[in-house]
Amino acid sequence: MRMSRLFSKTLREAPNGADCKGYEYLLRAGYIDQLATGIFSLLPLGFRSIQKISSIVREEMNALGAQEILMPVVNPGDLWKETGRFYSIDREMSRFKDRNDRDMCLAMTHEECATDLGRNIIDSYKRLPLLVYQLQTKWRDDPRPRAGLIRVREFTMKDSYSFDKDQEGLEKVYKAHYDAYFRIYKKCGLPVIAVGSDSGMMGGKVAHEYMYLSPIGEDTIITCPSCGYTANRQVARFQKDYYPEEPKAKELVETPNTKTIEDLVKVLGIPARKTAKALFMVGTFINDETGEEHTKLVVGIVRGDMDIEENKLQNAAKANSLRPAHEEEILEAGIIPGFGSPIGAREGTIVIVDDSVAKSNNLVAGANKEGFHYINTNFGVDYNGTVADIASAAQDYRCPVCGKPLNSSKGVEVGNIFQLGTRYSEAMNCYYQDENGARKPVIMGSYGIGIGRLLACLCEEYNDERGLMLPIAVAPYQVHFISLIKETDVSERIYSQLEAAGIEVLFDDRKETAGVKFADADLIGVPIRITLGNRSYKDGKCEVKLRSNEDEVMSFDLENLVSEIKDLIAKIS
RNA sequence: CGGGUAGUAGCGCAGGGGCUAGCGCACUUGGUUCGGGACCAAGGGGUCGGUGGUUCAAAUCCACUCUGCCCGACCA
Repeated sequence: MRMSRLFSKTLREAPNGADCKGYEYLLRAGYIDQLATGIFSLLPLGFRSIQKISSIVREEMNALGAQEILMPVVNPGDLWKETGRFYSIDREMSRFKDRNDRDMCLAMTHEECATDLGRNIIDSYKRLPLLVYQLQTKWRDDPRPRAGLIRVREFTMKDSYSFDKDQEGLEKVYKAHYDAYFRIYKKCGLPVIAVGSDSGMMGGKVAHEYMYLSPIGEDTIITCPSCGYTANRQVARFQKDYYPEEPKAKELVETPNTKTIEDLVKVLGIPARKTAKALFMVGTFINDETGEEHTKLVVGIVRGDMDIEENKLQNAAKANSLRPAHEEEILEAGIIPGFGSPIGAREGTIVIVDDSVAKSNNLVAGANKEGFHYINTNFGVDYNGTVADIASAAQDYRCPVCGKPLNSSKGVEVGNIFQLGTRYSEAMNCYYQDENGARKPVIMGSYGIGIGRLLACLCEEYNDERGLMLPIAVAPYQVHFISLIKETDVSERIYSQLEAAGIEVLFDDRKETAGVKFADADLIGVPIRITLGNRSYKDGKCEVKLRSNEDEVMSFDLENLVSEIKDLIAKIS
């Protein structure tokens, strides 16, 4: 490709709003162009990188025996009503009516569609297992897109769906994906870790996420450096310490101006672990069958030395969503904010108590009276509720497996795998007949990789102060050929030779100064740079550099340039 | 959806009731340069996000609205 013809241009300055390096360079180098919030065009350079990533993904999926298909973006609402997700998914899924006033939606994932295909095709155990995948556009109307391609509304996702006759088969294909995903990221050059995760709206039990650890990440990952335990903080467990004592009767004490645990600790002269911390949320509960929804106040109680993990609280409350309660909503339930507790709260309030509180005695809790707390409150005596683990794991907490201190870091989710089980097959009547003629639900799994997000992470990982430096496996071109000599016939000939040899070459044929060409080459970050200038041309040579190591300049004979470049490509691939 | 912030040329920005709306980069033409973002000269490009209002006069003041970005809520 000739730079003079390339459908993009480089920018000297970063467009306003490009807050992280990778995103800034993707824009400045002309890989992508933003159309609206969370909606981007892929320009030729970006599209080529995406194609390279896609073919790596296809290679690995095909190796698993997965068959590529393409499912529709537009789905009938009725299909999604079968699983209840037409109603339970919030405005993140866009819905509309067709001309006949039928409910339609833009599929943000394809479990429903895949299950529908499954039930049409699978009749007998003899057909199982089956595995399909697609690379397809997803529209998810995220309330807060950010950081360029990291979090967008429209994106390409590789999603695969497995159909098995039993759990054993599911576990096998799940493990196959688990390993294949690591190979995919390795081939692309992205360091990732797999962590145990929440299954969220997908349902199902076992799930893993692939995380690229980076400060720009939005997820918090808990890892144990000693034994290797890893989990998303949303589900991460940890060992809690207990301090058993004999339960006493509760007692009202005056505690003016103590709205926080910190204040209480100061005024009463007790450790934070002797207090109960309450978080007030409003949960939305949706009936999957009818779509009717109602809200309830959800009170989470955790011991004062810990924090509440809202995702765990939402799961324990079985709510579709949670948001912080307004002051009026708290008051309505008979609770005084700042001095609040479930003691004396109105019927119908959902109380979720962390096991740390359930197993501790004589905690200080709000008295639901301005300026007063109770000391010596006890779960089961003074109030009741559902006991669950709703505490948030944090740095230096103890590993649930080995007890050593945990680490907390930020990460970007670049892939996920779910064991769905029979959640979809039962809801959608996707059954097969087994060897004995018994009718059984197909066991399913689903597996996703965000292609554009993967590119965005690679650009975060591979850049320097001058621009991108993507690995050759995912770079848009293998070679950037800069000609600085006047003899255009010579550079044209070299360009044709490289192209003819099947080398992917970006040829800077523009009438620009050397500085401009070098700066643009650095920005675009093609791995191998050939410079043909007067310095070496007179000796029949050209200079070759790697973008990743600009200090080392190699000198290649023009005579056998093609074969030398081929060797170099092979060496760094 | 809440809080913040911004919208003036392709990009980055200045101007803040008054006369022809400016600067840098980018772009066009001519010339000189020619190995790390060259120089000189001459040019082209704007309904100042939109609508309504105040005023003799609005890019500038007011109201509403749209859009982008950041933080939160939310989310794979």
